[in-house]
Amino acid sequence: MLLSKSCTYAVRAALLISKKKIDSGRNYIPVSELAKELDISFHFLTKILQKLTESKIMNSFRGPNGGITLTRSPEKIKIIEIVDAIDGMKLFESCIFGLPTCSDDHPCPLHKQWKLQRIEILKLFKTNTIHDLTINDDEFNLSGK
Amino acid sequence: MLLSKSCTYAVRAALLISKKKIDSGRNYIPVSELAKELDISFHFLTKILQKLTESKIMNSFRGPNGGITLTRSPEKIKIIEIVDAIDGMKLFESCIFGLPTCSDDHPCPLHKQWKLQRIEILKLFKTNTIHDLTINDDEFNLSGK
DNA sequence: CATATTTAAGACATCAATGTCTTAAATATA
DNA sequence: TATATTTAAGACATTGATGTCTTAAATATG
Ligand code: FES
Ligand code: FES
Repeated sequence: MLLSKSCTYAVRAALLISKKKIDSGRNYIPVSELAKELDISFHFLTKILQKLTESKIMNSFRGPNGGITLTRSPEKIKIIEIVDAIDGMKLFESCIFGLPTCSDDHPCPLHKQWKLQRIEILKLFKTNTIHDLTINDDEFNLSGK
Repeated sequence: MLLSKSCTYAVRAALLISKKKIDSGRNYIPVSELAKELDISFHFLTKILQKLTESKIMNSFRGPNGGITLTRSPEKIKIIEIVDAIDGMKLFESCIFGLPTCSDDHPCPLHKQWKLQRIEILKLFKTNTIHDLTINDDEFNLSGK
């Protein structure tokens, strides 16, 4: 898999929070609600979202009417920020054959071509914001069911 | 990682076999020799290469002067064959967010864009042969050191 | 203040990928 | 035939990612 499972959960949760904030007008969304709709283990999602609050992409609030919210407006959060917070940037810097040094000076036989490809993938995550992927999302699937 | 570690080992071994056959004129190359030069565990590499002999990409021969060889000439073996034999084609068919069904009828918010990207990656493996990545390989790094 | 709701934190379990080791089978050659 | 070389096969160990569970802390509300 390109992204870790944890990372895909994180992105899907972020998109759902964005949608739910718009649809319901609430600010904080409980993790239990997200987990249920995304069909993800509640405790596991909690742990993943904690990383996003640590990295200031999300904010949490305890107690009744508490939950998780996005710290910024969805159009100001790029997908790459979430990917970076969970998986890091290694994918976009490393050799497709897993060699320890990937550089133009020390290329493997696919270096030149893979470098171009991974830049395109990076662009995918850098140009799309949470907002971009939330709009029109009635047609879109987030739930795994 | 895009490819599993096992898969990267398999491709690197295939490239080295190709090179060694040309350079030394031998047909069968011992796994121990490959493992040493690629800095991979001998027993582990043995197991991985067994999958490639099962899938008829390589052929093995026991005893003195035995080893592993490519069944076809390097220009007739595409990288995707090795990737498919070890990792399968799932990467090129599945959702970037890990959702169970990835299709135009059931798209996640990144489906359209990711579909284009994964086709390009697939092309990378479909258009390059072992031969393509073996030529001029004095400048190229396979060894992890 | 008592209770219910919610996240935080961390211990623990499970699983698949990776890696190690031992024994068996095949083959060449002296 | 005896020995050395080499792959085949499979048991076993290690590791990191994933998933579960329990307890603590914070907060709202009656
Ligand atoms: S060295 Fe392999 S992709 Fe850069
Ligand atoms: S459904 Fe997500 S990439 Fe196709």
